[in-house]
Amino acid sequence: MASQMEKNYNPASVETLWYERWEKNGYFHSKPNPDKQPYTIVIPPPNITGKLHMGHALDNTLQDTLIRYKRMCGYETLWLPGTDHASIATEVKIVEQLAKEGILKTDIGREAFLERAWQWREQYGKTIVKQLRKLGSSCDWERERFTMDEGCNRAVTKVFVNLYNKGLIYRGDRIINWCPACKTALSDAEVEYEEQKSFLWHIRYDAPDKSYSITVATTRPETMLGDTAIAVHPDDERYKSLIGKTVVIPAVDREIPIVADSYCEMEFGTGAVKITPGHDPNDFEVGIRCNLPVMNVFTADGHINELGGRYCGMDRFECRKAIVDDLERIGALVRTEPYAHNVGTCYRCHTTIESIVSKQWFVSMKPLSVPAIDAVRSGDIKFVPERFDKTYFNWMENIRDWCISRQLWWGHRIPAWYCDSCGETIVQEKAPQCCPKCGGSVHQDEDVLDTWFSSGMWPFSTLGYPDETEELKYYYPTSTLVTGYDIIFFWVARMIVFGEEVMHQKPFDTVFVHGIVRDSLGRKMSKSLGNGIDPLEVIDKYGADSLRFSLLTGNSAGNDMRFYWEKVESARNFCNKIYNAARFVLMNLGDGWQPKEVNSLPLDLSDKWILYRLNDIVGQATQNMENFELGLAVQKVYDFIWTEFCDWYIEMSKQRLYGDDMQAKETAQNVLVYVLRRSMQLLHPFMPFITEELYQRLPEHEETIMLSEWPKEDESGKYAEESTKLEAGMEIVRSVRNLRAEMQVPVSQKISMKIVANSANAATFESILPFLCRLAGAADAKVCASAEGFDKNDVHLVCSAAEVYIPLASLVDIEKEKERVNKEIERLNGEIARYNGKLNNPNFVSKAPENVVAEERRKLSVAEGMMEKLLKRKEQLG
RNA sequence: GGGGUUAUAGCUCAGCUGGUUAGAGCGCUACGUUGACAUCGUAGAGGUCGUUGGUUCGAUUCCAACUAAUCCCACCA
Repeated sequence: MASQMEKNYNPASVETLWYERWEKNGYFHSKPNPDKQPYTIVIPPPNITGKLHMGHALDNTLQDTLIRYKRMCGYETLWLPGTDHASIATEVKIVEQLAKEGILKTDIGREAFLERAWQWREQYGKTIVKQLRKLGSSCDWERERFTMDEGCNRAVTKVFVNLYNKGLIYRGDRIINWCPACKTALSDAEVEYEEQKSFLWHIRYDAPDKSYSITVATTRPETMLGDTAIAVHPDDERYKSLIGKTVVIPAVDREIPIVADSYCEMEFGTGAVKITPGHDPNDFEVGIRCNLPVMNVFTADGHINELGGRYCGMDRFECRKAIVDDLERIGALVRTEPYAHNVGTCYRCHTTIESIVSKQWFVSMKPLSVPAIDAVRSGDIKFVPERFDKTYFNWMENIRDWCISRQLWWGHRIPAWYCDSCGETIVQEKAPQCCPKCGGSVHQDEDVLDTWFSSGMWPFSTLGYPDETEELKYYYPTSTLVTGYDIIFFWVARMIVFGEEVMHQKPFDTVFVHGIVRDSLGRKMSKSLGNGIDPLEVIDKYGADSLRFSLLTGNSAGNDMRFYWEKVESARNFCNKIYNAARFVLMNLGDGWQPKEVNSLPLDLSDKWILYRLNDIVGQATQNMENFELGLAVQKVYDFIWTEFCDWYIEMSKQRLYGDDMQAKETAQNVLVYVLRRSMQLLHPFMPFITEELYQRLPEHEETIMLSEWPKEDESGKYAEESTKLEAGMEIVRSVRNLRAEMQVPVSQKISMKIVANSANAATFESILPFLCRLAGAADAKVCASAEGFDKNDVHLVCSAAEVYIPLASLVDIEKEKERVNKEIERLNGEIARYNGKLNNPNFVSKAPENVVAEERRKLSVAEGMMEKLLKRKEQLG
């Protein structure tokens, strides 16, 4: 086996082999199993752009790690993938592509457009699935369903109709966010604000007869075309006399009234504000209160419409410039001051959004939010880390109605029909033949639903709702939702709302929230910055295991992390370390080697120690996994494998492996194999490929490591005492190595050691003498009961359980040795003083828990014992 | 304006319910190819755990204030 192994680990071939084999063998498929408990994860879908990015990689790594862990713990696990939720982006992408082909979206019509869209969906869906497989994803893509599939479509339609019948969905004229590039309405959550530098223009509106005037400040002069009033504060003495009078909009020449409304702040700007109910949410409210007409002056793509008079046809920003020029020319522009303000942009295409009044569909969120808030408040649904519930409450409690209609073609059609003759609105699941009121012909609403409306239903729509399927009964509510904090509002909140409303049950137990992967400078990865790192490139260079490891380790839940190539490289080094450790174990087994039950063998101290340590790590890692502390779990396993298993146990085992004692050799072989197998299992959720590969090479393995059992704590805990004894030996090794480095004694120069210990410890050291020699670079060593008769020029090391004499007189400068001893005394003095400080404090002794006090006493006595010996040594040296 | 997060070694970050000699990776220094591994080993240097108070026998850890970064939400034209 081992002879076929290359010197270094090559992830590329191993990973390809395994993701293909896993898929072929159908290991990912799962179905309801009454003998097992379900563990279900809802995941975001592959992206239609066909580009795997770091966000996906992180999401998927965390999800896959949890799934693999749970699966090894005996759960029936299910991934619940949804469809492409980036519907606006999707449509924009398709439109872009069509434009490249010289086709306008409208040219080909809705049917042909959707057909093309599905081709894309298919093509890129497959691409991305392949990419996720490379990453190690064990998602069961066979059962992938899209929300636009018939099944999910039914769920969405049914929920819509039910909510409509309950009065929780309504249609009306409201001011909404409009993206002129996507040409669709957007919800509040889909608007992102960014600060832009602009100007505050002060503009004078004159009376029709020029007998008085009023000056307002605005950042958006182009909306003057839609002004229907000027507002002042009712208590503002400056303007009191003007209320009720009219002024003329400069450059537009339309007469509008001056109204009073307390929305207007006296202190800001000139204390007067122009009111454009058609293009500003606040002005819209003022308009309702003051009964003002609403004027929409923009076209769908952000140009000025026919109401804009001579500005008609201009782009909105072009128009702004033109109007400012005109105002300046006619002397209406009083002042221009630089001004920075927040501008709303489309979260998908970052075009500046426009507020317009338009007839759209809305969901009344207030009543729906109540049970959704309750679900989290009562602890029914838990956020990990907990702090995100604050974000959630904050948003939920201030929620406003949700605009769900989108003027797109890609998405679920709204199940509403209008009568062509009487205008009746019909909302139902099946298309009506004719108007039930007048029998006239009907047409369906042209709009589609916000993609988050349907995405919010994944936890049940993908399981077969509204049918009461086996799957729905078994897997709902799902277990864990893993996602980035950036979509808590978009997705998580909506899933909770719909879960409670539709299923009368939470959609999942836990929301495991992670941060964003940033570049090494801490910037968000973005296309415009060009700082994005392609996970596939990382995989090609270092392997998926390395990428996964570097995404999992060294950061805590919910915090952003930075991407460093160095980090991936060190993960790759770890892979190589494991690989070589396995290679070492395998090459020392010999042909036809058969494993034996480890506990039936005559274990020595080092065996008991490593078993004890392994057992400890199993307990800790399991606890960490249960608490979603994946980074801590993997860190502990990493440390165990590298430090304790490789650096210490393997080194210690060499003595027996290369020796003549066949019994001892066999024991060492078995313990090596046992610990290595357990280590691979512990590591498997985090690094699936290399662990599967090495596990498969070990004698006695199951078909796949991913279906093997997660290690459990066993009776190895009883080796605590032996473990402590061995660690005393390790302390000796470390001291000697330290000394060698300090005294610059090369490894090639063998030394001889005399270990002085009391009778209890002497037996221990006697039994591990061979490996003490090996690791400390000693040619010979012996254990003695007392220091009588030693050369006073020997170097003298003081450890907690022993003293070590090393004859190095010819090499070592006495002055240097004195210096070393003094340094050691100084260090111990500090320690002793600290312990005494605590123990002499009566409050500490009386109030601190007993075990803490006892531990301090123990440490003090160890330090004092060492000090005594050191002082004697110092005296010797003179 | 409201809410959150972060501040620990040169860099990037861990540190779970208060008691550790405060850790890791990378980087740095010295030595080293000893029969798994130089994608390695051994040893080492480097931190008054942002500042100031408080609670406590004891605070990097809990509380408050402050300072500095950063994010989210709401936004006055």
